[in-house]
Amino acid sequence: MPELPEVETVRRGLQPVMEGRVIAKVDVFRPDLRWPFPEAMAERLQGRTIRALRRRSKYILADLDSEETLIIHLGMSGRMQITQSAPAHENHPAPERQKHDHVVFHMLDGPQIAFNDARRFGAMDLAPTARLEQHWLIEKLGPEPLGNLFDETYLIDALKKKGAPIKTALLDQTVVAGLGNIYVCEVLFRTGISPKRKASNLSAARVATLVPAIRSVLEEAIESGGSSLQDHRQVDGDLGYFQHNFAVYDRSGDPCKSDCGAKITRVVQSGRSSFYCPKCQR
DNA sequence: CCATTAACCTGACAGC
DNA sequence: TGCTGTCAGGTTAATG
Repeated sequence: MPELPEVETVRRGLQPVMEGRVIAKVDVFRPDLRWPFPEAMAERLQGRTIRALRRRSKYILADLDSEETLIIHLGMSGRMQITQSAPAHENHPAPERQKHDHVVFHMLDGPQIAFNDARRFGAMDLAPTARLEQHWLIEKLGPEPLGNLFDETYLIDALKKKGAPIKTALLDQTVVAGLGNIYVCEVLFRTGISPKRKASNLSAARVATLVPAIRSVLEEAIESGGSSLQDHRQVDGDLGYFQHNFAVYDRSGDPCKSDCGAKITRVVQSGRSSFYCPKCQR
């Protein structure tokens, strides 16, 4: 489920139970996810206080009082599930380990948080907080789409150099960091731009419309996620929210929501599905 | 250098 | 029911 809004929703859900709190114990049930876990990960986490829980692009960052930061990526199927809201005792038995729970964080006098990831495309690493921007997973990321460095001037310049279709260019995390397949499709629909259009051929004026569209799509999605946080924390994190608002994603064959009479079409670009309205998007 | 494709892994679902 | 094929929110390594 994770593009930027989903990761932000997870971060906000975890913040009250992790930020400012002590990690009492960490269970690590396998040696790796996408890559091996860092050396002695459990030991380096245990006893540490989480000073802040931040996000960069699709990465969750937990700054520790050891001057290290835990980097977490959810991949395609990763979830952070709060499995217990109070310390375990006889009337409150410890939760059972679910299938694909790979790492469990036990917070001091608090809940447990299980990292669950069926496909194991997720990742965790530890890096010095002061040099996080130089970490190999972080250093090539483009600007945050909701941050100040992302604006019309920047995007016009970045797309000028891209011979790829605009759909592919917006998925490129070095152009802008955090968009995924769903939100790129939605953004292109809102701006009336065909996913097949070459990025470098778009007029500056059309590129400029992408910036506020990207911001509003992401903000609306985060807003929707926020409203289901309560459920997310109590139940299973897999609650849908923003998908009810999709204009094009996963709607192939359905009528375009602009009532233009055309049907949403699916094409494959760079091995991934693009959904768009062939009439509204040119 | 750039752009496209295959690969990583499991699960859900459609069709037979 | 169970098999087979396809597809999935991401990103990297390999290939052209």
